Amino acid sequence: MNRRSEVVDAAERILEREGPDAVTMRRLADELGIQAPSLYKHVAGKTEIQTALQQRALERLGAVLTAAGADLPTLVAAYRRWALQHPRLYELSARHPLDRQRLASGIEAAAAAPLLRVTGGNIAAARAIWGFAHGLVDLELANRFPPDADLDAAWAHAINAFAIYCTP
Amino acid sequence: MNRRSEVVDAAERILEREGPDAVTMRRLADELGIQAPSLYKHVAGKTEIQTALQQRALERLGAVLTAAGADLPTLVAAYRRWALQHPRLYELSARHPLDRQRLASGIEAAAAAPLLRVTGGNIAAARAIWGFAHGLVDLELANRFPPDADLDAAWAHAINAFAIYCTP
DNA sequence: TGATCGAAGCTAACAACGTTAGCCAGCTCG
DNA sequence: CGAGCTGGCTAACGTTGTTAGCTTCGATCA
Repeated sequence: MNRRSEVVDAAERILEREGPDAVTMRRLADELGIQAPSLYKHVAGKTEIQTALQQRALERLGAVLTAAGADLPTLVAAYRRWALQHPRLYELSARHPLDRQRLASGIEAAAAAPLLRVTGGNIAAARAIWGFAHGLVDLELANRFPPDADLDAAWAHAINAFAIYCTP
Repeated sequence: MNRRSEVVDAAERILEREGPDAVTMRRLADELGIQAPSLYKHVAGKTEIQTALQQRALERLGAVLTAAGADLPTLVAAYRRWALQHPRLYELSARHPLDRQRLASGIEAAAAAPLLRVTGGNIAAARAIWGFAHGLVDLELANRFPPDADLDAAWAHAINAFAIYCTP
């Protein structure tokens, strides 16, 4: 449709195929068969593209979580699965501040809703769960665990701890 | 002492004072009163500097955790405090893969030891705790929580969950 | 029909980045 | 004294994001 979204599409393709360092304005223009400066007819700059990708990631993750079950184990399992399937997009979306000015309103809340549902509306508990899910995913994506680490076991421990805690 | 460690010192100063983008080879050389190419007499490249800073962060955080109490709440409180006091260094150290070739051996284990102590040697549980602590810190440093969020409450929930779980 | 005007491309260029090559001063040691 | 290492230097290269300014094409409108 929009040429602008074609630009963001191309950026996403390059990001997932070749990693974040490959997402350069010239490489991106190349993917679209144009020259780098022409990109600025559709986009204010590179950071705007990143913000757009961040927004996409948030929407998709939110949708996946909403579609997933309503119990804690399946929810965080869906979180982990999506992050591992789209590692670059997840990193991009999770490691940078949200530009809440530019971000379409409601997206943040929509992504958070499934977590709030599972804690019965307890915001602090939802944040705690988000914290451990993001933390484990982030460390896993950054290869911070030894290659032979049993990460399923670590996830199981965290899930158990919160499951016991949330249903007293 | 070593000129190499003076380079790393300067990099750390710039990092904490002016943020990660300011740590450029020219800016770094400037801080030392020399020209950028001269840095390569002491250091292989920029990534080596980053690895050195990562190692420092790991050592210091490990020391802080070791000095902290042996119970879960004070341990994770120390983790959070150190990370918030040295946000750039923490991000640098936590978000990148470890170059286990170059990293002095034992450092990783030393940083992990206090966590293992608190879980009675249970590795999976220690990783789960590391996950939630890193996750909450990382999200907080990335400004991903609303400005008015009660993060102490989120930490308290996570700590409670694990405390109950670890001492059945 | 013909003039106008915006949309979307282009080339040339700039500053800043990491990095390499090659030169030179000065100190140490045989 | 001379050799060689240490630690500086300048010049330069390729890549990055970005700006300025020109052109071309299609639609709109008098």
